Amino acid sequence: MKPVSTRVKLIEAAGRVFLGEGYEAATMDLIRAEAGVSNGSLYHHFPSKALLAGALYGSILRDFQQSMLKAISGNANAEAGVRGLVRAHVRWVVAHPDRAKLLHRLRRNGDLANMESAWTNLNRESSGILRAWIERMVAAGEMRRLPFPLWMALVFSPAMALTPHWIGRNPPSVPPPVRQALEDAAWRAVAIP
Amino acid sequence: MKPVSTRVKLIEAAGRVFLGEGYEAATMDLIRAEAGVSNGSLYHHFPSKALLAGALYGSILRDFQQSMLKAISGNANAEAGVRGLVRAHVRWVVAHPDRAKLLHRLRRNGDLANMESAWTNLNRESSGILRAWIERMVAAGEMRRLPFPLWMALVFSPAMALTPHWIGRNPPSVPPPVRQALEDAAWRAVAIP
Amino acid sequence: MKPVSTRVKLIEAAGRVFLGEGYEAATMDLIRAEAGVSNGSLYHHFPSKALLAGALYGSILRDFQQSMLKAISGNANAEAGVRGLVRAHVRWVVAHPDRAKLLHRLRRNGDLANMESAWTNLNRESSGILRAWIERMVAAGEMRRLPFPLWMALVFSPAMALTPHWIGRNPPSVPPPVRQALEDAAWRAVAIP
Amino acid sequence: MKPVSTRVKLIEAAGRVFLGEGYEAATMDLIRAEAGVSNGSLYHHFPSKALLAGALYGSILRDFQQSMLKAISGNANAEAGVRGLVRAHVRWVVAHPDRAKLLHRLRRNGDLANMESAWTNLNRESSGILRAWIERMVAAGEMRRLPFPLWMALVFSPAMALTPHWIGRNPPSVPPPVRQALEDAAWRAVAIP
DNA sequence: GATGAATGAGCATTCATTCAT
DNA sequence: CATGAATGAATGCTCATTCAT
Repeated sequence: MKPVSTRVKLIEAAGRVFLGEGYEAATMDLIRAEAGVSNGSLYHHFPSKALLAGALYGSILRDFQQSMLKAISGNANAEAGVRGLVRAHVRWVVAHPDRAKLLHRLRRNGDLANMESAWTNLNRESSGILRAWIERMVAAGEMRRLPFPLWMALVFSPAMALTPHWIGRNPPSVPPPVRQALEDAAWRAVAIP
Repeated sequence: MKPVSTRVKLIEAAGRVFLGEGYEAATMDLIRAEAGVSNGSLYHHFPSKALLAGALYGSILRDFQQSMLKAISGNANAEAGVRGLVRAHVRWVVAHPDRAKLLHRLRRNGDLANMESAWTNLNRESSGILRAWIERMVAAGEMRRLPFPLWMALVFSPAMALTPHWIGRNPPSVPPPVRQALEDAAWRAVAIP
Repeated sequence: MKPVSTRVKLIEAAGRVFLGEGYEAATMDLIRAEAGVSNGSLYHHFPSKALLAGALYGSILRDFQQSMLKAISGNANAEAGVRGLVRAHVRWVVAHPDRAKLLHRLRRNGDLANMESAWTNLNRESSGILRAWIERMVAAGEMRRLPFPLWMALVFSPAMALTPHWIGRNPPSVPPPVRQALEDAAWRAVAIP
Repeated sequence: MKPVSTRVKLIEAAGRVFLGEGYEAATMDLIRAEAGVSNGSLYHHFPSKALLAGALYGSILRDFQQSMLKAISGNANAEAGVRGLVRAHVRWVVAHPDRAKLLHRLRRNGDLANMESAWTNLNRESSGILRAWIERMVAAGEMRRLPFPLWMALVFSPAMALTPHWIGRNPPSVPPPVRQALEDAAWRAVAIP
């Protein structure tokens, strides 16, 4: 029955406010009020808005990336891995629409981009694992050799582009045929022709 | 040799400033100064920042969409059409990196989203033409029947996702193999299996 | 079937806008739009906001004062005159609630106060007639001799203070007993004790 | 010797500036400078101009109403009460010409009118006490039964209407015969005929 | 760790008015 | 008489951040 720490209250409040208002329109005071915390406390825990957004972004990103990586852990098969990644993406988005939206919202944010912090390394580490897996599959002759950014764009971007559609539904959902088409397209795009 | 209208000066100045500073950081006064125009004139022509951004966005969007639609005009062949669309997209981005960046920047902007204006209809009309072309190809048995948003995501989103990469180069460029891979992936994704 | 002159359109539009928004909040542009007139025309006819307000105020004041003075024209009797003035006041307010409101609104207005114009003289002339009538009644021994401002306050201010109440009703009206009480009070206040 | 709180400094400065410039012309920056306070502090204490004006108005109104109510506290006699109210009104105005002017100035202010705040209740409570006293006098057969707004208008409005005259003098003063006439008129207006 | 008063640079927007055509 | 583009000073208010207690 331990009390929710101020830090956590703030991160959660930030999530709600960023979600409802967008990054720029979300003022520190709005977040402060939503968290029910004093101004001094807010700045004691997060000395700047960027740091607060970074903490929020990092916590969501960690969750997302773990779901992704699970899809390829211990998978010897390229096709199953690629399809698994797409499926994991779709499922995570539908299961956590708010977090998915936040990830989108906060992604292209100047403040965040210039910050050296935990999640930068997080990203690097996570994509390192993915790169290694791809390299293994390519070496095994199961996938085409493609530049990494191109590989990512081919596999993930269609699903990412549709995310707002899915989230807009109530409840959020993805029609099975759509998911199937996305999996097929992803696999065909990176499979040996 | 007629003088450039104040309105045009403002739209062009807005483009330069939005590009250099981003939407939020681009103050009306910066734009005003860049255009060499008085504050009153600025607000005489564009009563709000959103309206100015909307006018700029609309003018770029019109240009972009015309380039896209040219790729399918008079094309009886589905594969050539799809590949042409991807190629047109890639080329337009490389030819107009600034406009491409602006399109990205301004796209998801709350202020714009709530605005009823010319470019809303513009978008509708343009996508109407595309939809009709797709329908024709599907009816002719040359393409799979897919929900329109899914079709768009499969064909365009990988190229869109890579746009920042290409624009970052100096000069902006797309390696031919990458373009080829994008075309192939797009066509395979919507072709009859 | 002569067309309504721009000047008149502007005065009427100003009345509507001042009524709806108040003097300060009524912008020249709002009035211009309400009148369906160009900015240039507006300033051609009324070179300043104060002048426009003054013209409006003057036209209403003239109407009001004529109604008041009718009540004492040719009246030899002090009591009938005083009661008539109160009754005329009440009736005019109920008959022209909008004008009554405007008279209230525009009365205490710095811009107007500092303006030498037609209605200043109008006011002087009108109150001159009233003063003369009072003097006659006093000389005839039918009324107490009181300072003019005090006389005015005793006779008119209660009715003026209640004006907003009456105007607030739909339709505007004054209960007969209330009017009676106002008449009685006015007369008792200035009658020889 | 505790330091004057910023809040109080602001209210007092607002009083001086509203007095000198009028509500509309009194800019927040003028008030800020007069109080010797930072812009941030000003808006920390009063998030809007209307709120600041409301606080000022409330503090003056409280003072005024207490003076009024003292005039009828413990008074068994209707005539003495009514005369006392008029006298108290006159005296308060002469004793506090600045506050009286502010009360007039701020009274009919759209911004204030729409505000739910302390002084709304203040007004309600204070007039409640007055209503109860009137009711007692009426029940005792010492005063006519009149609608409350009419009673207020008959008793107070002549004095209120003359307030600007008195304040305009240097020093502010009310000739005794005038005060006497106002008392007489007020009492006659509400006395049993 | 917590509190809330204090800071001050900055911003979008308003508006009466002028002027060239 | 009419038009509408041009002007620029002014204003209320925001907001991330600091600091004394």
